[in-house]
Formats: sequence, C-alpha cells, structure tokens
Amino acid sequence: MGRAPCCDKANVKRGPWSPEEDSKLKEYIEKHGTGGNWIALPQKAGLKRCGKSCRLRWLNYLRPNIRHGEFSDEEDRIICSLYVNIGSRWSIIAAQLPGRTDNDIKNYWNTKLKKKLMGLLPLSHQRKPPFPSSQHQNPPPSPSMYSDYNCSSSYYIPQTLSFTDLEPISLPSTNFASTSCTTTSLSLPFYQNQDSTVVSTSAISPMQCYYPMFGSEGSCSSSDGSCTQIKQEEPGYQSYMSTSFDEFNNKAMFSYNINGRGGNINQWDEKSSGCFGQTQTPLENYYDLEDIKQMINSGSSSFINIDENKNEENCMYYYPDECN
DNA sequence: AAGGGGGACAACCGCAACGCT
DNA sequence: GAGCGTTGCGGTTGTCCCCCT
Repeated sequence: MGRAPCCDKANVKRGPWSPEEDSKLKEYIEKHGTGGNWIALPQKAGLKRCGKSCRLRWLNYLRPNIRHGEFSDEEDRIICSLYVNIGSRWSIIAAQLPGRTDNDIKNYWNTKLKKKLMGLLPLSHQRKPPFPSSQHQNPPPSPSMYSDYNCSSSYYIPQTLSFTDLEPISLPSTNFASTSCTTTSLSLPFYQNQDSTVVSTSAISPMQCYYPMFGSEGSCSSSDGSCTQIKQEEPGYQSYMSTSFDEFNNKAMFSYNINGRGGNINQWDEKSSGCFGQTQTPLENYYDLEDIKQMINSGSSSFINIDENKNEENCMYYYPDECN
C-alpha cells in the first residue's frame, strides 16, 4: 500500500487560480498565518484546493515582495555563476535574488537564460592546451584586468556575464561543520562583486557529491512566509560562496554561507557545507564549450564558473585566432 | 481568418527530508 | 528506532498566447 495522497484529488480544484481564490488565500494567511499546516489550511480558508497547491500559490505569487518580470543583467550573472557552481539548486539560487522565486528562476533558466548562454558561446571552440600551471602561482589579476578585458568572442562566459566589478577580497579560513571533510583553506582568489556576493574564480572539479548547505532559514523562496526573509538589499547583509580544497581527503570543497544578521563581510558565519568532488580537477584543466554544453545537457554542473586566467594574455594563449 | 508550432510560465507530481509521536 | 504526516524541492506537464504561414 502506497502513501496516502495529501488531499482528496476528486474534491479539489485544479488548474489556474482565480482572483477570488487568490484573495481568499491571501486574506486568510494575512489574518491567521499559515498555522504551520498547509494541509489543513485550504479547508479553514474555504478553498477547494490541495494544501500543496495553496502553499505554492502563496510562495510563488501571493506573498509580499514577490518580483516578476524581466531579470536584470546582474541577476543573470548571479544565476549563471551559482548554477555553474551548485547546479539546479533553485531554492538556494533564489535565496540570493530577493523577490525571486525558485520556480521563476527555474523557468527563466530553462526557457531563456540557458539558451542565451548557449547562443553566446562561440561554436568554434575546441579544447585548447592547458594553461601552464605556474600561472596559478601568480597573484590574482587586478580588477582592471577584467575591466580591460575585451575578448568577448572567445571568452566562454559571455561579456554580459563578465565579472567586471570584481575585487579581490580576503576570506577567513573555513570551518566545515557538517561534513566529514577536514579542510584547510586554499589560497584561491576570491572576488567580490558589487552586491557582496562572493564568487570563486577557481576551476573546481565536477560534482561528485553534495550535501545541502543550509536549512530552511537560508531560503525564503520556498518558506512558509513566516520566516525571516533574507533581504540582500539590507545594509550589512552578506552572503559568501567559496571553494577550498581538502588536502587530507583530496576533495574540492564548496561552502556557501549566509550572514543575515548584519555582520562583517569577513565574518565567517558557520553553516554547513558540501563536498564538491572526490578528486580535484587540476587547476590547469579548463572546460571548453563542449564541456559546458555537455554539462548543461546532462544536467551536471559545478564546472568552471569564472576563470582567473581569462585575462587578455590568457585569452591570447587559449584562442589566439579570436583575440585581436 | 484559421490553425499549427513554439515559447513562456503556472501548476502539478513524486520523492526525499524532516519532525513529531 | 519505526511509523506517519507534512514540508520542501526539482523535474515535468499543461495551458495560454503569440507569431508565422
């Protein structure tokens, strides 16, 4: 015998919500809250809907401060950089975009952004010889190197997604609390963009394993509306994302931290983290278009996001024919 | 004007995780 | 620890709308 259905499907309305249903649900929740029980809510609110349907409707459309419509370039950039790092964890991605829902972002990615990204990637790229590993010992390029970088035709992060505002920042050593991996901080360059989202510019290995990074408090995109909504636009709100390498276990580590309490950018607010891979991809290995396509098509992720070596000089090294 | 195709987006489904008893 | 109910999440589907022929 299988699981009992969450609601009596014969007696619930399905399909698009009417304005009357919307106002009933909104009114009820604003008055009484969700009561922590979505299953019982529709009956109390006088709705012939499944609890799950009510929850979805509230979270995606009725709760306050929802934003719909055009995504900005900045949002595109955040979505892309997160997607290539953590894959289709839409709720986590949504948590970084105030007012956006995971469903919205998922739809946007599937219908537009993925195509946009793919369309902007030149088809002529073939795998190029690896960049000399000695380059990685160099200090990270200065922000001006990104600003001046003008090789969009051969840069596999489209220029609209380029991180021109990145500045190197220092991050404290990480303490991974929830995995078996003991870690040491890896001296990979990290860059901070204008909204304080920290991105790693290092190449990391394809995902082999991953653990949820934080609990429900980290995301309001799918919360019940009663949570403390993370507002990135609030002064002092910071979010961190980084990679490091577990030398002992030979694992690339990924960590993503939320500090919603107005802390310092350098304050490392401990939350759980995840293992990115069982083996480290040598830093001198880079992905070309076919890799990215394959990963997107296969649903894999956590491939390279931003490459610290994609400066003008390296562009010449990789794609001399396309760098004028 | 009709209708076929494709894109966009809202909603549903199923499963895993979580929490309570 | 087992069992059960509920929630959260991501993949998928359904439907509407617009454009093209």
